[in-house]
Amino acid sequence: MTGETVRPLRADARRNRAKVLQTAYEVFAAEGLGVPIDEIARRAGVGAGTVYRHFPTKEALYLAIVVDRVDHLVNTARELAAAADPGEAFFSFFDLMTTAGATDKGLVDALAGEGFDIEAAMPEHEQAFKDAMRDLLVRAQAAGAVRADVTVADVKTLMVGCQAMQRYGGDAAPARVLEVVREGLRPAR
Amino acid sequence: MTGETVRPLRADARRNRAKVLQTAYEVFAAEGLGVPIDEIARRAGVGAGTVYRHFPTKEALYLAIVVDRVDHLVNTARELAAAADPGEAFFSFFDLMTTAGATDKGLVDALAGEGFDIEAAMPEHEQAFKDAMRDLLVRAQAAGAVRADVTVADVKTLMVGCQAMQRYGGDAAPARVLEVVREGLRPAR
DNA sequence: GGCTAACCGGGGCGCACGTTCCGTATAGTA
DNA sequence: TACTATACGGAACGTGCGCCCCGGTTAGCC
Repeated sequence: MTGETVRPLRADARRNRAKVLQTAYEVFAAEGLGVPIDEIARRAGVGAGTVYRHFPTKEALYLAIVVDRVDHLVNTARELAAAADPGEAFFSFFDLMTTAGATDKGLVDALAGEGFDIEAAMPEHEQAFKDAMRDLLVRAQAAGAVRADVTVADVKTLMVGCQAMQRYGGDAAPARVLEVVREGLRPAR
Repeated sequence: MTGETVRPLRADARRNRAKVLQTAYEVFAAEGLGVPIDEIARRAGVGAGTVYRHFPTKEALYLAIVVDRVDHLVNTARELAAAADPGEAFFSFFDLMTTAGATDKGLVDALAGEGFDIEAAMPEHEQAFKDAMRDLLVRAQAAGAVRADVTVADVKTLMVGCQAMQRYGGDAAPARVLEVVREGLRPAR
């Protein structure tokens, strides 16, 4: 299917690619997607041209980062599903996702911004993520730990909203705000 | 205190100011804060210079809109507090605020965006808003309709998050997502 | 109707940022 | 060591947008 054979990168090229990726990850997380490419290149100790040789576009660079993170999250979700009890597994994952909003500004930007259409750009990862989350959700629902009428899409939306709350929460107590949402996810009394 | 006397505007100036304000309100709500000033001027049927004569900065223009909206919301909150029963009043206002996220993209942008520091720019309106909301909240808490440990700041943060959910909710059912958060605000069982 | 201060339009400036280009440097190989 | 494909850096380009300026127009007043 992918007819092109990828020639192995030269050693310096591989090093620079990794440096750019790492730097971009840190900078985007700390300051959001507004940071210029030139700035990322500077901090990585390379020229702007080098960034563009490895990632044809700013969006492609961010996408590479996101794909990586999503894969990790999917793995974590699977481990949780296998190990913990259903309710605990679900809410552990929920906490993991919502806390990300407080530490990763780029993530919140991407969710809120017009610019990047993450889900459309990596359908297979998006699918894997949803599948892993569905697994966590249905188990938790079967165990009576989560109200039965919410869907995977609902939970995902709630996570996005909680990330936004974490990031732009002002004087609110993050723990209490998340607690409210978690409580709302429990079955009706 | 404000030593300057404000000379009354000429008739055409007043007309244009109103047109700009109205157009900006609609455009920002529909398309977000990314819309250029030139575009707003064009749609309002005036030159860009005219916009800047009335509002020295893009931020000032948006601020004028927000101040107006906040005042309305405060009035609504007060009416609700006087008329409905405490729980109903609180949740009516909560719905009102969260639904705004679905219809006003500019509002969500402003909450999420670095750019504008709304709260710092209009401290007295912000205060009035918080006071009105505190009134709704403490009454609802006293009536046992809302869990006792949440603060005004918490509720505000939850509203922001819900607005984001409405706007970027994907396939989720808006009604159910909001229902989850409302349920979480009820007292523990 | 005539006068003047107030107002208008839209072209233009400056800056920031994404992206490209090309002369130079270097890793890999014989 | 010499040769070449590959990669590097950063100057330069194009675009978009906030904001300013100024020659022309008009509302308000006598």
